[in-house]
Amino acid sequence: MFTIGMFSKINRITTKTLRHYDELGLLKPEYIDEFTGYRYYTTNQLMQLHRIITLKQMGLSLSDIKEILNNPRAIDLFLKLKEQDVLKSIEAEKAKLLQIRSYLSCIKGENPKMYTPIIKELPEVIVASMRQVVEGYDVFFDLVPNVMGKEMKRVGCECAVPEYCFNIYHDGEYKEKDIDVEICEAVTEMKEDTNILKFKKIDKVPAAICILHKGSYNKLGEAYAFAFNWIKDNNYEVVGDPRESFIDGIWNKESEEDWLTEIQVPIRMKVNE
Amino acid sequence: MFTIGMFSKINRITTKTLRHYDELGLLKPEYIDEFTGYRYYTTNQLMQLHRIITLKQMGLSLSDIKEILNNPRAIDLFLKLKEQDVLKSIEAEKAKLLQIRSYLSCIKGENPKMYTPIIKELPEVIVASMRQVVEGYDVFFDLVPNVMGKEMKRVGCECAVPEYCFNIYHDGEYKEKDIDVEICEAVTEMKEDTNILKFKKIDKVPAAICILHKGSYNKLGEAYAFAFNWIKDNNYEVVGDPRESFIDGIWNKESEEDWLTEIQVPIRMKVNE
DNA sequence: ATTGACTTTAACCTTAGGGGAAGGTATACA
DNA sequence: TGTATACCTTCCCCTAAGGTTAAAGTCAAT
Repeated sequence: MFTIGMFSKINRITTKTLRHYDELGLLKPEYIDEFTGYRYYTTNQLMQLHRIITLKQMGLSLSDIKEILNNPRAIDLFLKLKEQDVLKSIEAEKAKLLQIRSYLSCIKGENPKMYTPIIKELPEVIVASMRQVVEGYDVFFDLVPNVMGKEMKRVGCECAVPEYCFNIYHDGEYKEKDIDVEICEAVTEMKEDTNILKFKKIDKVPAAICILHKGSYNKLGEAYAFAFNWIKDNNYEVVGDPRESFIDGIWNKESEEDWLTEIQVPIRMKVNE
Repeated sequence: MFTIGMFSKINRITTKTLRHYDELGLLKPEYIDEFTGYRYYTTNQLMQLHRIITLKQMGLSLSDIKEILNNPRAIDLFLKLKEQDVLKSIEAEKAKLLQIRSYLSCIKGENPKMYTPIIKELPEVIVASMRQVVEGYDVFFDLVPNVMGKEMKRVGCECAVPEYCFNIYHDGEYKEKDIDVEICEAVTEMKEDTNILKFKKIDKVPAAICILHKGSYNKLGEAYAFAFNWIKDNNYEVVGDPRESFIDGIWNKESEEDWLTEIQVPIRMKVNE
């Protein structure tokens, strides 16, 4: 018969933990004094405790362990599930590591501008889109409000809330002139296509790296470069057309310095090793 | 101006999280209505939120992130510490994985007897020890009480509590006869060495794999075999003499089936990779 | 004016115990 | 027999990062 303190010393485990296991019904003492409430353990509990600790070292939760103790045949199932969990968490930790190192190497370099890449999901969305080859970037300032905006109003379609307006560039490379661009605006419902506007539903993107760019559009190239480097460094690959989402611009901010744009590149973790 | 719901949709983050960050002083809304308490965000908060999410994706805690936001020069330090953390947790997850797989392969085999290996620390201890070459295992039943026990009583040394009595085998291999064994018993203080008893302090062992063996001693070999296999499978190496700790035996249990012995092998994670 | 969508605070929940307080108990010692 | 000390009990609050209701107040449209 050991008191809880002795038993804890023998097993290098705290009394608090033993009480906790008692409370959870995981490991009951051999005998509890009826009047004092003192817990008394014997070597009979040693085996059970070893079993609990083994399973805990494998990363199982106490409730899983309890189920296993009640139904030992389930251990296979639990361990196989846990194996997958552990594999996933190794991947997750490795991704963190890459991200940290990519950041550290970036601030070590002379690069003064730091971007803050985040991974998020892009929800399914219905868009009104207009694809065209335009002469240069300046054309947008006229094209979007005067052509696209008016046509949308004409066919009576409403912008979604929150507003979501983005460009997709269909040229494989960066161009200054004759840019093949698709301007998309999220709307509440599909309408009949017109000569100018095409409607389509764009599927949810499970993961996209998103980086915010503040300032005029002529520096967007740097942001793209950063994004693609980040994707390479962090072992991702591009799985869809990059979007350039307009948050603040000439329509609501006077100073170019306040313009805000988000680049969104659909990605997927590379599966190679 | 966005309400909290809008802002949460834009950023694919819950309102609860935004409120939480507000509470923590991590991300304050641009403006809070004095009378209704409504929070209103603007695009000014987007940058800050991106920064927070970036750091969170690297695994930093919100309190670390808060410190970084208050003192951006500290980011290097935090990230370097976090890098070490992440490396450690990758190692820990890999160890779990090995342990799970070792267990799974073991129950898949025909091995009916499952041991439950646990890793624990062995504390520093003062022992009275007696080293001898004995003819066979049976000798212990006489040797320990009648020679060692009596000598200990003669020199007046007290056993430690909890009791801790173990053997160390000094033969490199398993032997049935002429076994070079050191019998150790934890005591409360050092005494003068005698012809029979030698006193020494044994250092703490940071990690030992411990497995319980129930039953008579002639099956201990299997337990050892299991232990050494486990060590190999789980990428550990032996860094000290194995101990055989006697918990229940002939002195307190009549039936051999109830005898309980713990094998403790000092180990260290292998550093290769 | 009413409805429905949205917001507020507040309180409790999650893991695996840690820390401490208030009070009862066991045992050695005087 | 009394007491000092070590040990035990239950009870309550705490962790991190929010999730999940609930009650009540607010906004915008009908």
